[in-house]
Amino acid sequence: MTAPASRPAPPQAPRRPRRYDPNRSERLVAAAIDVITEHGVAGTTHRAIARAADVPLGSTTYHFATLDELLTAAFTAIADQVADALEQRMRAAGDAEEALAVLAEHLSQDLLTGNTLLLAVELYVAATRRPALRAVTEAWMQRSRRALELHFDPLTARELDALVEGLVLHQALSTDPMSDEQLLHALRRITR
Amino acid sequence: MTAPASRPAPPQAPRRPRRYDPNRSERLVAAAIDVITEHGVAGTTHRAIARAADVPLGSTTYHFATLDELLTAAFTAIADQVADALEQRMRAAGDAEEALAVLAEHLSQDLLTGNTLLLAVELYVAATRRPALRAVTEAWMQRSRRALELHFDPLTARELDALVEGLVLHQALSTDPMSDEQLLHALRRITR
Amino acid sequence: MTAPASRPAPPQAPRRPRRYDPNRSERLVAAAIDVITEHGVAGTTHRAIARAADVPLGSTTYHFATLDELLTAAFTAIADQVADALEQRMRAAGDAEEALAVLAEHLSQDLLTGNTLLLAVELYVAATRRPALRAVTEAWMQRSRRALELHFDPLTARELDALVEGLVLHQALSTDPMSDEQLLHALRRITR
Amino acid sequence: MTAPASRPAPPQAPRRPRRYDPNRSERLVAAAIDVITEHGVAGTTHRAIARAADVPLGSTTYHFATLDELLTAAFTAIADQVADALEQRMRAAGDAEEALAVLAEHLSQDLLTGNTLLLAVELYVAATRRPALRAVTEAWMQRSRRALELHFDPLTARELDALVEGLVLHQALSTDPMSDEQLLHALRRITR
DNA sequence: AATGAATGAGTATTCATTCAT
DNA sequence: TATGAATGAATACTCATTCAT
Repeated sequence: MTAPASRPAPPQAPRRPRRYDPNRSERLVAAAIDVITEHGVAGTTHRAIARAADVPLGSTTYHFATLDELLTAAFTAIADQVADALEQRMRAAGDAEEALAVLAEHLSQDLLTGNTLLLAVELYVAATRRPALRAVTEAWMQRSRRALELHFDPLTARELDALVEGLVLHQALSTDPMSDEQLLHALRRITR
Repeated sequence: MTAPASRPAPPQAPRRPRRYDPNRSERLVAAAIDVITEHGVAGTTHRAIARAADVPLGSTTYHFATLDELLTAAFTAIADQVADALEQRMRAAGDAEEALAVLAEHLSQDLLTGNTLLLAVELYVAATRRPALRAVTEAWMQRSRRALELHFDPLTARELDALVEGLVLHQALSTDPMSDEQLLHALRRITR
Repeated sequence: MTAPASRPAPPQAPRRPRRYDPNRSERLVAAAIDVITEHGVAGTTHRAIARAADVPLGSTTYHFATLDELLTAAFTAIADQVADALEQRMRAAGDAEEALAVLAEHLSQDLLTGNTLLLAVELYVAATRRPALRAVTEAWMQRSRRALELHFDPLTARELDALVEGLVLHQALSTDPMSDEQLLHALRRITR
Repeated sequence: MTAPASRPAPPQAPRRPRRYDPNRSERLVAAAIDVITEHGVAGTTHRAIARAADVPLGSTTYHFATLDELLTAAFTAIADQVADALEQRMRAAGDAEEALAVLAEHLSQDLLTGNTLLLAVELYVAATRRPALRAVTEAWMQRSRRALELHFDPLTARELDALVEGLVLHQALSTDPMSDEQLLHALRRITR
């Protein structure tokens, strides 16, 4: 009886005659990463991913049977990418001193730049409740430690890794983050 | 003849003739903490909290206008409690060396025991998207740092704090966590 | 780019300011029975029931946590109703001969009239996969048999019951159904 | 660097290099029967059938334009098989008395053994809403009646048929089913 | 002051069917 | 001739929040 005041324009998408689209899976993974970055794992839904990838909703579940599967694929991609970067840097370092400098670079370039660190924290929490993601974090940790062990003894490698984690987390949350020098200083300290 | 003979259980819990119930707010906050612990922030709903507190659903929104408000109250309670503990320990320490030992204790007793650390990580992530929670984490960090500065210079305090964070996170996720001695070793190292 | 040719009128319901509505549960059960009758269990969805009861979708799951619960309530209501009718008839019969006549009446009036028989068959099939419904059919059978045993020995009661079942099913599916006399004839035969 | 290292399992089954496969239609029908048996008509989907037949999804709609067509083929196969069996038995019987014994055999061997009876009930219900299936049930009934009329007058044949139906249904649902002797007893009774 | 009922928006997932290759 | 990919509609269910009593 009370007529609706204003009817919003229908969200009729601009006709998408798309049909053939190879590597749509990859696009979906990329879109998932974007969505996690912007809305967190909690805000990552099939719908949001489909919108970000500009594909119909049904497409997401066609390529990845469950949302968990898609999240796992996304975080695996991220972890692999970061672990690759660290390995490469470590292999390029000549000695322990250089390794430290290179690690600081990794921290500020690979982890603190972009949204990697944010994604890492999201992964940590998500992994708490999801075994599949748990495996991803463990593999990532392993690779990081191995890379550090190219230049440090296992004990130091482990401590370094933990410190890096903490520094990253603090930077993520702090209102006045540390400078690169401060970061390096912290790393140097823990290695004697 | 028409009336269904047996009706299914009512959606709400049986008969709850409760009426007068002071400090129901406190009970709700406690229940919220339990729920966050068990299901994560993502799984924390009015319904789950009401069930955990054994109060009617309507009661949750009566005492806390919104879910965010309830979450904030819960995390504030946790942060205050942990910060209190650290302050007390730090005040009890005679010198820097003792302070380190006491910090290791804080780590293993206050943070790694129980679910505090798990809750802390949940808070970190939740804070990323919720300004209200962001304020909680910042206040917590401030208090931690101040407490550490009772025995360490600001720079060291900061690094220590970050290391603690990282160690806590690693312990949370690692399949083979560090011993108390290893933790202390790491802390000692960073303070020279 | 290709503008949608015709936009159908939005299905904007005529503003339902309904709020207070006691015995909505009962209305939902009744609506469920209607929907099962018209579309079968397979076509019975929350949406269809909500539409039939003229209540919002969310209301169905508020009153009955799952669709199974609602189906169970619906079939229980039907079974109770039919069993009540048979019991009443049997109690009113003076001797076995009268009981047979009365049973024929039950068959043609209570079971074949309306959609009861259709509903019964739906129940049978649904019960195959749903334990909760299985209990409903068993209780119904028990009551029917007890009612028949007021006038017949257990063996005959059982055979009568089976015959009734078969007759009902055949009537449901046959293009040229039996007359009332034919039905009575069949019943009489099996009791000697 | 951007490509995800490991992709999840593809939605379709592994690598199926099948190509030439005569009588795939038959395999599909057989698979459909299996699926109906296990999950009911309601749970019978293209996907489930494709999985059961170990053929690609597209194959199901290639050989049978629609799911209804596939269901019809499946139920026709079953009905034909059971009707064949009854006809053969009836033709082998010398007189009415033998025919009854043979009918009891049909009941316990052809209908109650295996899943035939379950399938029959599924068919009954499905037929209520699907004209195509309705035709299948009618043809089946006709053939049964004709077979019985080899030894009984039309009226008796009809009543026998109904009783068989009812007995089958009861056996299907009862927790304590009748013995073969009880079944025969019931059949004998209705034929005087 | 308290709460059971109500509701609209949103969630993951399933699926019949279509179609490009 | 076959089939993997694609898609739009539908499904059961959840939930924050509102509100009448």
